[in-house]
Amino acid sequence: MDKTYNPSQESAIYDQWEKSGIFTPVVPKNPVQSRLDKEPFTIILPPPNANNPLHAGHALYTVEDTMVRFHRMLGDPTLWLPGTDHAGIETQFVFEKYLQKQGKSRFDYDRQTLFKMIFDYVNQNRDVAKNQMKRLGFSLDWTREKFTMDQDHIGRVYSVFRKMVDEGLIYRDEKIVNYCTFCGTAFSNLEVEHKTVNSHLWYIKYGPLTVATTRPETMLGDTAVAVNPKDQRYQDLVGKTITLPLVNKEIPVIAEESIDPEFGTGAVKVTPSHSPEDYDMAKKHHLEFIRIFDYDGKSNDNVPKKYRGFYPKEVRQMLLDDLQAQGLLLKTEDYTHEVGHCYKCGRPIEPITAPQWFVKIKPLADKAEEVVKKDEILIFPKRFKKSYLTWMKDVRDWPISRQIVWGHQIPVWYCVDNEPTKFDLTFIDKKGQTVHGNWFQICDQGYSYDEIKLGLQSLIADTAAKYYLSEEEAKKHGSFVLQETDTFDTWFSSGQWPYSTLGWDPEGHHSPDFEYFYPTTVLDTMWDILFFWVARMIMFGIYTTGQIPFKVAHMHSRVTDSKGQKMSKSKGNVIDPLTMSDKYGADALRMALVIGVAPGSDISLSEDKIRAQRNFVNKIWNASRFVLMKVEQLEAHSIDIENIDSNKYPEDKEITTKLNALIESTTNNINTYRFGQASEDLYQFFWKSYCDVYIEATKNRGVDAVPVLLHVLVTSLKLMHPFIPFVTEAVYQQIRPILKQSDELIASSGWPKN
RNA sequence: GGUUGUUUAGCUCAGUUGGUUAGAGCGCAUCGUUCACAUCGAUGAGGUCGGGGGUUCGAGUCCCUUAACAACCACCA
Repeated sequence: MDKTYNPSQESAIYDQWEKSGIFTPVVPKNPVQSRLDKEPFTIILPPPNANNPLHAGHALYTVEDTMVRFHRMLGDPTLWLPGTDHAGIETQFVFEKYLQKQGKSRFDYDRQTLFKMIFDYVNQNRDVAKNQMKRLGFSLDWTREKFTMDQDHIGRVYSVFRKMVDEGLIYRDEKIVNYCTFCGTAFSNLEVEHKTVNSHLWYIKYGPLTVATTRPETMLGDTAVAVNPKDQRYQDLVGKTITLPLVNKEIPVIAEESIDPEFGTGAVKVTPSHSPEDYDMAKKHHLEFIRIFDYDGKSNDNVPKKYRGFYPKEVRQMLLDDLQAQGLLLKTEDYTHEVGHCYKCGRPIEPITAPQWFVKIKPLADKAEEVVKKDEILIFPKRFKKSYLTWMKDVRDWPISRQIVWGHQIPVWYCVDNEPTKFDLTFIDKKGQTVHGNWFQICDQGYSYDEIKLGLQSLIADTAAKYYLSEEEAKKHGSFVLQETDTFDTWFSSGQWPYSTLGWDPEGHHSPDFEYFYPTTVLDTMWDILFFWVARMIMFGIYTTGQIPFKVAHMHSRVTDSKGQKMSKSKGNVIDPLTMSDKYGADALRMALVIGVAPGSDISLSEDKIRAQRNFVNKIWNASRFVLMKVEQLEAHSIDIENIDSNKYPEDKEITTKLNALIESTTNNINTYRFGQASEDLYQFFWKSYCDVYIEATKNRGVDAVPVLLHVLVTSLKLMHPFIPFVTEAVYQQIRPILKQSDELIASSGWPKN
């Protein structure tokens, strides 16, 4: 044996494991009955995004690997299923940056071409991530690897969509959505970041009254002014109309309870198409909706000519100038408030009415709330249970359509010729020109259906447009059929991941894998996607399969740098897991990520910490080297460590007593997700109790110390294996030949018992 | 605006059901190279466990209050 542990042998060890097939569980002939007899331990890997190599956060899959290896050693049938997520908007955003470097943009390509380009790009990355996971020792069953872009997954997502449409759980409506004009897509509330902005409150004279607003640019779309019904000042005006300045249009004054008389002037301008509150008000009072900003962010034909074709910021200034000139701008106050920004590009979100697909969330949320409330699904650490329940309680309908190409195209087809004015089409023609208009306008220019279909970029259908859930069905009703160009929110797809990866079948012909492994046991992920992903999986799981998708949702925390700061490229404080593995070994990195970390708290990682764990790994190596040296002094060919006498010497008794306590505490700690405590105890036991005290104590004894030395070593190797699989395996293979009874790999050997 | 979390040695953090002189890693000081390991060993310095109050025979651990920091949620002009 070398004088120090050499981590370069780790890849070879991984290959050995993979070839042995221990990562691949065998599904019994009668999965349903077998599951009742003995439930398997199953984890579906939270699929990493396909757009980037792994970062330190992914290295935390270590926690899952630890659980999986532990259960495998316990003898449980164990499955850890890998996969990758296409990560819709995330990936498209990364790809667009890449396009930008080449002087291109998404507008230069038709839908199909762009999709194909992203697909190729993503495929290059997928193998990188896979090899990285192997490098870190993750005992995943690669024979079952999945990708969210697999046809069978898409097929399942489509079938669930159709079922939800049929049952009225999905609807199409033109509502206020969070729209990013730069990214060109709508977002859910969760994807909006609220930032504090120093702005102004402008007081503008609206005929006989004055309104106070933070968004003067929307006044061109005002269709009412609202006041509190109890407000004495305005009682005479309620029910009457006033003239909207600059536009010179009559708009009503309405009474609305939610208006705070204390704020501003107590009179609020109402812009139903560009403000969520105003939208609700308008629905209630049957006001007119006038959308003045288009999806490209510019003002449209609904505003007076001089204001057309500008961005909100520009319109704002023009209006303020004009109001000032006419003496209608009475006052400007400093005002600080929260404004929604796009979580991807950081630009302000424009609330815009747009036709989108929505999930009616309440029926799903009610059940998802109940299972957690009743602890049928255990959320760990407990504090996340509370935030989950709070969120579930007043969750709003979920907009699931995204105006991007990278994702699952919504399986809905329109007959564009039947309702020619209801579709807003954009496509690139044969000459490479971008053409825009409705069906009539485009046909007038002489374009054919085939040319439009081939070059199609986007199709925006009126909410009243008739749609069909399959292409065949649509073709029965019209000859010019086009598919919806919106794609699903990624979480609509990944929310169905647990049952989809296991082979759930819409017709009920489920795969043996599904029957045996579903519901899964543990879902481990970072708390930042508790609502995005965990909550959606619970809702979908219950809705589609009638069962919860997993029994435990274990939330881990984020990896920070040595100062507790979030890692980011711009800060330059990222620690690359692969660089660290090459330098110090994967075991050292894994140990550094779990040791002494309290459940759910941030994990501060530093190279110093990894180096310290490398030293620990080396300590194991060298202690083993010492024991083997002692063994060589023996004449015996093999040693029986199953039946040892530890009562002869006090130090033997002491170490075996401690070892037995360690077996118990380690088992308990892993079972209760206290990995930080478990690894800490193992570290202390091995280095202090075993090496510094016990080994030293045996040095003045002869070979009669060997059986206990060996017994404690082998047992602690097994206990440490889930955390640091490589060194324990490497050492075990050195020791194995002299053991009387042994498994071929430590990875397949039994968990120690007292 | 609402909610949650954090505050323990110079640094990063453990400390589950309250119980003897409060722990680890790194860093620091002194010493030690005879054959497991200098990626090592021995010894040591260093903490009024954010502040205040309370419960208790006993509190870092439970309760109240306060301060600082962090994060999450949020359609008020």
